[in-house]
Amino acid sequence: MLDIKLIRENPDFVRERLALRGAGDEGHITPLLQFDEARRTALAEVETLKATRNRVSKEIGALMGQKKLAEAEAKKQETRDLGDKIASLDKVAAQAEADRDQLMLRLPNLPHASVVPGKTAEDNPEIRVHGAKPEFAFKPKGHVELCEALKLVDFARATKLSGSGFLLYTNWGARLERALIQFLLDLHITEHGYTEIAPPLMVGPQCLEGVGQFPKFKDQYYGVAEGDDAGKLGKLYLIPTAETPVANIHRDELLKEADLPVRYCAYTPCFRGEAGAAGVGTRGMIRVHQFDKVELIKIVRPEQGYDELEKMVGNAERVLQLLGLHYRVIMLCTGDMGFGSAKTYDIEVWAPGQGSYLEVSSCSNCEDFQARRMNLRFKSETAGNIFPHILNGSGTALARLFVALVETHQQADGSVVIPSALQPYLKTDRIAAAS
RNA sequence: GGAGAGAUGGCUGAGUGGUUUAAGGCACACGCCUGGAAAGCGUGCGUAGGUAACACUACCGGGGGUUCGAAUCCCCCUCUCUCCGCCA
Repeated sequence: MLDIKLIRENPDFVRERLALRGAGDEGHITPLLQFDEARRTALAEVETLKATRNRVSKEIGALMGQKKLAEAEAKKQETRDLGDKIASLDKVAAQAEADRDQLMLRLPNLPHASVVPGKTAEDNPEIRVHGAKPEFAFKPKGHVELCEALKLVDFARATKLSGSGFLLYTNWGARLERALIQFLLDLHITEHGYTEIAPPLMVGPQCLEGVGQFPKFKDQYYGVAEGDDAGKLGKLYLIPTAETPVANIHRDELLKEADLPVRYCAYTPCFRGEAGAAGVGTRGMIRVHQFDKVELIKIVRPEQGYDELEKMVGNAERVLQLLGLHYRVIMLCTGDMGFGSAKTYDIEVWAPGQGSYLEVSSCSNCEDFQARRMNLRFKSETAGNIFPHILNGSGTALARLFVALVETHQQADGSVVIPSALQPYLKTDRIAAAS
């Protein structure tokens, strides 16, 4: 959520920054300010009435104490209809506030000044490249062919169980997936200073609202019900990313400045409806309804936000470096960024069998946008209570990392060589057809 | 699922209709004291809106009601704890 004061005092600045996203949100500022003004007008009026009521009530109390009952009764009569006026004006103010907040929740974050203006992914600048595309003396296979030959993933049976977009890892495929998860967690926890978290996989709607997935993108997520009695419980949702539960851990809290920075790392499966994406990259493991991910979350003082973002990208890059993968880092332009983000870097790993780069990490600084939505603050020793910056980044997404790994390290004989950093976890240096 | 007890500021904890603008304590900040510190003493200190600054308004788990007036009385809901039942 944006700061209402910023919108009031600097509407043109806000319109300009919103326009850079190219989604037309700047048009909501004028009606939003009208609701805000209506609310403030009603509030000023009703507060005057309440002040009167409070004063007279106090006088009545004093008169009763002095046993001047007749005078007290007269005063009661005098203020009897005040309550009705107050109640109706309160409703006016509440309605205006609800209208205003409805719009507030649907406004995306403002892009940071350092973000390159642009409309689509085509406009995303490349920031840096690590390594080079590997060269093969043979025609590299795609991951689907490799996985089927090595029996790492049973695509057909996964579809039988759950429909398209689900994966059934088998034998060495399942072991490789588990080894990668363990490797990623250990790396971030022991070398990058994160604290491990294992959160719930189902959360209430407030969590999705807190990070900006609700109300605007409600159709993207899986809701779950308990038995046939769905209406009784508040509805729960399968998390689309560990960001949803983990970023909300300190919702409605007032942290101490000494508690910061908070750095959390969590492995979870992620569930996504991928509505509207049917037929786009649906073959194989690139776009699925359920995948594993190790997520990084930071809560930091605002002045540290962008330093911490750079470090977070570095933490994710380290994964790919240790696994011997070629990748590039790009910055998302203003038109391509997610709803809550002020600045985002994507890391794309090279998949030789696909002949393309795959997004395996997205690292964002949401500044105080999410903190406002979830009312998370910290007590500054010098400047009162402050909304911290909240950052999230994948470190990294698993199914696509799996793809890049098997496609990059495939051999002429059809086997896959395991990078040395991963060998202690998988307990083999190679996966071959007969093994 | 059944029965009972609870939910008050960063924490703790009083408060059962009217000087409560939420007591006291802890923590925190500043000062006195001290060679320095601790202890002690003094002052300040909830959140949000509002104002140039005051004033003022709201907030005692959430929502509704009674009343001139509600932390306090009534109703509904949520959550926590204890016991029982069920259960990996």
